[in-house]
Amino acid sequence: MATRERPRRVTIADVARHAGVSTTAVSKVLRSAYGVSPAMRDRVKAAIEELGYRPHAAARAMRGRTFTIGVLLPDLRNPFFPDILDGLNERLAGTDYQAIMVQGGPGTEAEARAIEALVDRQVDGILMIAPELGRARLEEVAAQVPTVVLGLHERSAVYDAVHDDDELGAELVVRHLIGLGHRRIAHIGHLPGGRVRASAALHAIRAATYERVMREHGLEGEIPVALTSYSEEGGYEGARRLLARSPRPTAIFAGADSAALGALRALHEAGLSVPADVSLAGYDNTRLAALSSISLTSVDQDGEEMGRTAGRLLLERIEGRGSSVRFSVTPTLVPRRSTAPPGSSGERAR
Amino acid sequence: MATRERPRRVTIADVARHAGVSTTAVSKVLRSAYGVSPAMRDRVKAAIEELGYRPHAAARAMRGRTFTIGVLLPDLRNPFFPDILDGLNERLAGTDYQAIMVQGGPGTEAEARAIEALVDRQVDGILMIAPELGRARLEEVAAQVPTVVLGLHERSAVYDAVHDDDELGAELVVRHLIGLGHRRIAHIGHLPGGRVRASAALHAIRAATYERVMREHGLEGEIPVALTSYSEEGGYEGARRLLARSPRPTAIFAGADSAALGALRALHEAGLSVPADVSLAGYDNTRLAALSSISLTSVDQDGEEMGRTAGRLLLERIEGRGSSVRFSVTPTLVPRRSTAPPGSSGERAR
DNA sequence: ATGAAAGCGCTAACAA
DNA sequence: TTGTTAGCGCTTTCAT
Repeated sequence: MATRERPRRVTIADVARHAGVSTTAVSKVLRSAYGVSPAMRDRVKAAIEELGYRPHAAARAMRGRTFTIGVLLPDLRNPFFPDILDGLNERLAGTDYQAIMVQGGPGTEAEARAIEALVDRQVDGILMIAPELGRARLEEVAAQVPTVVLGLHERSAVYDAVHDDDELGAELVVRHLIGLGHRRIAHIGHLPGGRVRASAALHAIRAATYERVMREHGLEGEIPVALTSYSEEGGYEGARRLLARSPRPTAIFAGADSAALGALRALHEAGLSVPADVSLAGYDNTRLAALSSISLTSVDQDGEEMGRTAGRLLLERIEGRGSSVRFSVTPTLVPRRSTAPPGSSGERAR
Repeated sequence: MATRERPRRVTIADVARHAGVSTTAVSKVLRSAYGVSPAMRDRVKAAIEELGYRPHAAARAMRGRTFTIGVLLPDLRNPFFPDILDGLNERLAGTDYQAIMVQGGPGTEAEARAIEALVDRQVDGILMIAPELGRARLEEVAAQVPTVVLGLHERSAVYDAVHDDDELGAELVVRHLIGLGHRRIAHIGHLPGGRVRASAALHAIRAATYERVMREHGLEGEIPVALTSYSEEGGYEGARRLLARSPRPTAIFAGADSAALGALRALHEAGLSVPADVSLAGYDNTRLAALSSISLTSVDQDGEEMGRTAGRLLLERIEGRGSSVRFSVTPTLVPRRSTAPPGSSGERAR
């Protein structure tokens, strides 16, 4: 049973020998460092080409960089995250950096392990998407590796923050529903396993803003909230709980489109139609929300722009920036057919 | 402007000093290798604990393993892939291995770079999901790194293959549609950028089977195929092309649920309803297909099982298995409300 | 402008 | 059973 023949990798020494120069020269050419004559550069490049040399990332990691950006992804099913990754990859294209992703869920345990895994692998920078670990741990990591945190409104001296103006976004949704005439508006939120500061997490901000706007409109008596998770299952479970109440809410604001989809399932199972019986709104304006058979009112936040910015900030930090930065995108409401005035029974989505 | 203080990592030497033993001893304990007394093991473990030591992956990579499995993901938006990852992660949990993912699309160029990135980072094993690179390149990679290819029916001596019985799956769909009375059944397929052998790729098998079954039922005159891609955009574009034909197809078999969603959008835009005007079927039975507002007839393949198996096969290969293996799951049809007899106008989905 | 040589943290062959 | 030591491929002083 043929033992695997691992052909020895071409090393910098092979290239040097082939080009008749020193390994130092090759290394310099590779990093386009200062102090190489054009002649030598050409010979080395030719040798690299001929031998099909590729730098050994682990060896590089021992001394310098790995040219790797680690991305913590809490959940592969959230259809909003690919937008962020598109932006990041766009920014990284053309550089020598590669994004690798690790799944940080479900659970805080898994998230902690995933982050450790990135640190152990000596990535040059980390993008954490909506982490649930506590601030203390985040700062510990950020002290070792340039870090950008996406989704937390926490301000920190050691990492950069990129987020959406979740307060505005939630306000847009709730005002929209109130404007349509709803009073019994329920909310499906996300209950983190971890210890993020209540006010810092995006889901906490969306929930708090929902409550604030309700109060401002004298609806403090009607604040049913189901805290589950921003996921299909969470939305399903949350909607079931909310629908069991009496009187039933006439509208549901799900804190994320993924949860809204689950809520939709629960609504259908209960024989209720949207928006005739219950209006439904989400957040993230994912592509699914736009699907005409779903046509979900949602909040658009520019995920690609957030990803692009996160990439830029990471590269800047890797190049040595020490100060920290916050970046916020402004969301907009995208009304669709899933929301309508209460009791507007004729209005079924087609 | 505080320049970042990178606290020096705790190394194996620190642990050794702290425990009053040699680095070898520590290394052995870490790898639970043969030849350490329980007493020493305990002292070392205590020292590791006290110092918060974590092995440096890059240093390990120089000599031995990285304990990293690389996953090539062609597309983050395909809702079927998370099922595979769940299976893989389940298998890897409890081992020292970590899965990292790289995005291999869009385009063969990007895929090639993504695979290089994994090889450069010395992963111990690679899981390639539906790669489009040619067989030659796959085998080159597999000769260097234990590899499992998911989705290709290519048989190879150097890598393991995990796939669904796509021939059966496609047959189930087409027979189902024919059984409902359809004759003008169209297909939306995937046109790979790369050079996979025509017959080996899962999309090619689904398309070829579609044609075969159509022929077997004397429908060789009615084989409109749109080759775009297995994605929302691809499905949309494909459906638009198919709907422009005259006479219009009465049913569409999209080779993947993601494409079916795009087709659904095109159908709605054209003012057609499903299944009254056109029946629609997908493949993969993703969670979205089950959503009642979509209720898409689809083919279920057990992605989790495929992922679990891929993980197992990789670990086996890493442990030294040299022979190669194929694993196939059997798909089942899941009929839903998106398919119905042609012209059954009363039958709108609720 | 070029090259020699000292490590980076770890593993494994070998000695004791 | 335990420890000594020679690298793994690369970057980076420091000479030349």
